[in-house]
Amino acid sequence: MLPYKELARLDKLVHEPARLAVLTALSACTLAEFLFLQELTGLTKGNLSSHLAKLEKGGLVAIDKHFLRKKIPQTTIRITSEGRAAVENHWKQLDSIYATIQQQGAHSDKQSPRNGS
Amino acid sequence: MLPYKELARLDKLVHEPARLAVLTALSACTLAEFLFLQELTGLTKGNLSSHLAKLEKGGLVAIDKHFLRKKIPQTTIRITSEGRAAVENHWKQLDSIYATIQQQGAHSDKQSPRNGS
DNA sequence: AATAACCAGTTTGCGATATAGACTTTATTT
DNA sequence: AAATAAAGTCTATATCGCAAACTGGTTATT
Repeated sequence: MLPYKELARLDKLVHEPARLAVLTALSACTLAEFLFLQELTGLTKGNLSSHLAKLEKGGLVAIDKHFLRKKIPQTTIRITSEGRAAVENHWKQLDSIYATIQQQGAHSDKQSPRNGS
Repeated sequence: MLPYKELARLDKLVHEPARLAVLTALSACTLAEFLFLQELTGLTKGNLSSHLAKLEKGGLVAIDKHFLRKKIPQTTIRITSEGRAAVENHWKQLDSIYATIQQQGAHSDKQSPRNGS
């Protein structure tokens, strides 16, 4: 498949910047607390919460809530094996496409991007 | 800046898959016709048209229309120097972030993604 | 005790977005 | 003449990303 077609078809659940940041951060650790993830990514609480819900719905993360104190929640998030595969595959796809387009070089003909395959 | 924070702040005008495909394709050639771009990316005409409008508005592409026949347009698209810089920089950012997270390795501690700087 | 401030996270409303089918006007084919 | 196709834009729709408002609690202050 043409790299451009492949690009246009990237999985948006993973590709969206905020979620790509979350998944990438989570793939670098075993477990993360909500506040820690918020700090790592710079997202607002509302934003992070929405994105985590989307990722959980997509099966890419698992969310646990427990209560260390009476009723104060503490939410921890893990990436699932499906999520880990998805984000690693995503980065590999991007890397592969980038390598392909770099082989084409800067000089190019009118309306004729070369395929570096 | 933490790579995750940088990820979450990626420029969405460029990062959106359809537009990343368009800009990347255009950076590999001097000029492209609308239909050719449509073929390269696999987008529908309506979709491609909307994305091109957005890119033009953002100054990343220039669109020319001429009429080979009476009133049937023939649209050609060029990437601007600003657009070329934007998409190249975008790919470099992704590549750099990817290299950074790869240095962290697969093994990681609970809630402690290491920074590979 | 009453009140205020803070906490961790969710919910909500809003403006923006991506998408493809409908549309326009002309050319080509039957 | 009628039917179909062309090149691209316009439009309606569903979904999205976002942060402020909210919730149900705890802690701090008066």
